[in-house]
Amino acid sequence: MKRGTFQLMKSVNKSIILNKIRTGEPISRAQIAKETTLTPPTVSSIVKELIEEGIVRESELGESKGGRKPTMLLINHSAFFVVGVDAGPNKIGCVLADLSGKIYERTSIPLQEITSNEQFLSILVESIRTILKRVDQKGNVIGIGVAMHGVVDVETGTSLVAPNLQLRDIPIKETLENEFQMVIKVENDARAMALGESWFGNHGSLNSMLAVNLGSGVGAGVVINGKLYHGAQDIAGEVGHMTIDMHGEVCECGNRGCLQTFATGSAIAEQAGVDSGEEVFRLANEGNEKYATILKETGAVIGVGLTNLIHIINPQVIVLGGGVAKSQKYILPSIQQTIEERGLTKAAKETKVVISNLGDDATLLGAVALLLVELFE
Amino acid sequence: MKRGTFQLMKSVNKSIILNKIRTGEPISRAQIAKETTLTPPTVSSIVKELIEEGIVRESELGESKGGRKPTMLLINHSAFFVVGVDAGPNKIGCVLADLSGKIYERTSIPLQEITSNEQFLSILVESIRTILKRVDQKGNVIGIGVAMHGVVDVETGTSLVAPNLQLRDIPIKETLENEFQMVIKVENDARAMALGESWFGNHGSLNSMLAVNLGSGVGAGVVINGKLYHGAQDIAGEVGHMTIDMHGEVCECGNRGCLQTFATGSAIAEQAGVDSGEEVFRLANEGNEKYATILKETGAVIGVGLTNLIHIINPQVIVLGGGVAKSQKYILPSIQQTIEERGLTKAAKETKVVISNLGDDATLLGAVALLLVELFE
DNA sequence: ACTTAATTAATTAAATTAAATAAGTGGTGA
DNA sequence: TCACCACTTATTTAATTTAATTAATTAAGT
Repeated sequence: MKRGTFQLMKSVNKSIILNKIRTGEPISRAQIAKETTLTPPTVSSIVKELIEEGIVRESELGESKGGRKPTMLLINHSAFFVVGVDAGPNKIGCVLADLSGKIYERTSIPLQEITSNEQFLSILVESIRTILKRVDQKGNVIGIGVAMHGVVDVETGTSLVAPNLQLRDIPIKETLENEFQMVIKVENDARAMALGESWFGNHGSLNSMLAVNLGSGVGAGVVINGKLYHGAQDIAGEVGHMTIDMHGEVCECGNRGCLQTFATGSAIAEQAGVDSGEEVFRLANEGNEKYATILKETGAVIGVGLTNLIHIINPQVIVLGGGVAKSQKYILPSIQQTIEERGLTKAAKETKVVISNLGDDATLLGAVALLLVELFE
Repeated sequence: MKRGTFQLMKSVNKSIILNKIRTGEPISRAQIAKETTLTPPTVSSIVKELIEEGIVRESELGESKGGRKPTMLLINHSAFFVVGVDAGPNKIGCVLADLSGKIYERTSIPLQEITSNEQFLSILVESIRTILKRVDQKGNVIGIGVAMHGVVDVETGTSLVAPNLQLRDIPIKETLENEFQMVIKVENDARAMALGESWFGNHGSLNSMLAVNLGSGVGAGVVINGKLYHGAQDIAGEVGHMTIDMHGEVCECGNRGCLQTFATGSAIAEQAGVDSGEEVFRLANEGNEKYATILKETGAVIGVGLTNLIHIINPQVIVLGGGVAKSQKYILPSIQQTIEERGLTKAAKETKVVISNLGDDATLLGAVALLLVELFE
């Protein structure tokens, strides 16, 4: 456990002030002091340091309230950059973003016939290298965040199980640290998505949020007080294989009635007898009632799964992302209706369910946010 | 957010030292310094305060390791007392316990035909008054913890919904504060049970634990880093109405296939065609295979629910309590087997599932622990 | 003579308090 | 109109305080 030292005292205050600026910019020293109950000298001295470090800058003076005009402070967003990586089952996407989540560069490399950890890692390294080449001031890149599908050991930064690639125990963090000499963070992709939505999704200031990725699989991440919840062995949030229909269809995992047997793109496609989930959405959009009904029914089942999660985790907001969420027009109303019907209490019934504001970038920005958490912590 | 002050610095160290003594007693000042990396003068001065406050005491000298003998420190367990209350659907149980969880006094009052909040509260007040009469040094009672069934607003200490009593919005904390002028903590009973197991259950030092109460209903509590997890509106852990069988039987809540339709005493009794869960257990114990099989099958269904919880929350250990857990002989093996079969990863499969060490006292001791958390925090 | 335990005295980090300085606004009377 | 003064608000400087760390000392052994 962290002991009480002068450094702790200071770092606590530094983080309070930095986050006050981040969430309230532009803001003056005096206002920070008022809102945090820290004294003006403390605020001034810490702000001085933050300015010296380059993370905060002064802007023009603000309006007078009957006295001296306040000097407004801003986060120096474009002073630092972060590389975010989304390592999905089919492709590796990379972005270069600044502290505000603004994306400056993008790359995307498809993954085909990957047969070894080395092969996967060399593609990963290559795509990061490509994006780093486009940065002018290399010194200002503070780190690389990787959102990896499957089960990830966050401590060691190892991908323990990457089911769609048929790989195990990929030493991502170790490899990237050796290659790039930067801070490396590795996280499960659904959890990264949750963090991305919580940082950049404009869902307001939340102390708990659940983000559910409805894509080729179903995964979830929980953010509590700005931090990701991992569970004891980093498998918390594996909601795709939550049993909701004990006597239902057999899932690829061998069990019956997992949420995944209803809620993935391919599950929907199979039920509709077409090639892909997108196809079902397209047909429904063309006015074909049959396909719209299939999507609505899928929404109802997703609602059952989400109601379970509400009763277990009780998040303030649930954010839905991934390909399936794109057919929100059909699924969202039936999801909400199901929760309204099945929720035990008023609070449960009223849990807000929204579609991701970030769309396909949620996971990438989540990978970016992995490093921002460190910076702003 | 708590700002960095000298008080914070000190209270952090005080809590570190106090907990080191609690979990490692008897222990010397020197050993505390070594294990916490605090310096000897810091440890000495804080220990001095703790002794003055009466919560820590010195005992005889320890063994020399080649130099001066260390003075050993202990928690002064019997210097303070706490009242713990278990307000279940059928009775109100009260205990007086010391800091080690040792129970000195007990009362139990049945609840019959409760029709108003006032009536419930007057019985509650009366049972606490009875137990307080038996204390010699009243000043040493540091507070009252109440474990209330149903949904509880922890901030205000209000019982929002007490389903089995048909009551709502019972102002427990307010009433007891006015009556007894002590610190009052109110918590949901399943969560209190979880805290009780985590403090007094001898499950080792855990950073996450899930306790599931299998009784007249099914509820759960999660302890993460020694603290209870509540969720956004204090309804986290309402696992009894987790849907595991979408097309199953209708539950009292109106939905189909809730865990509660399988796992409560009355559900088991109904399935077996006898009067109570206890009866089923008795018949199984008499060697009647039919009833043993029913219990085993119930265990398998509970296993499905627990596997869901493992994949969502991923606790280090799951502790089972409540009446149904008493038939562990029949249900525990099938629970464990089901988890082994259905778990997605090695970690999930190996999640430890154990039966409560505290039995019927788990909730009462959890109520006691609600105050100890404050004291040792 | 060497170890280990605990305390005392001096030093240091970083907060708070109190005071000073900086930079306004607004009113008043010549 | 504008110089001047009283009052605000913002920020910095100087002095004080808290509670840690470091270094040295005392206590009590083997």
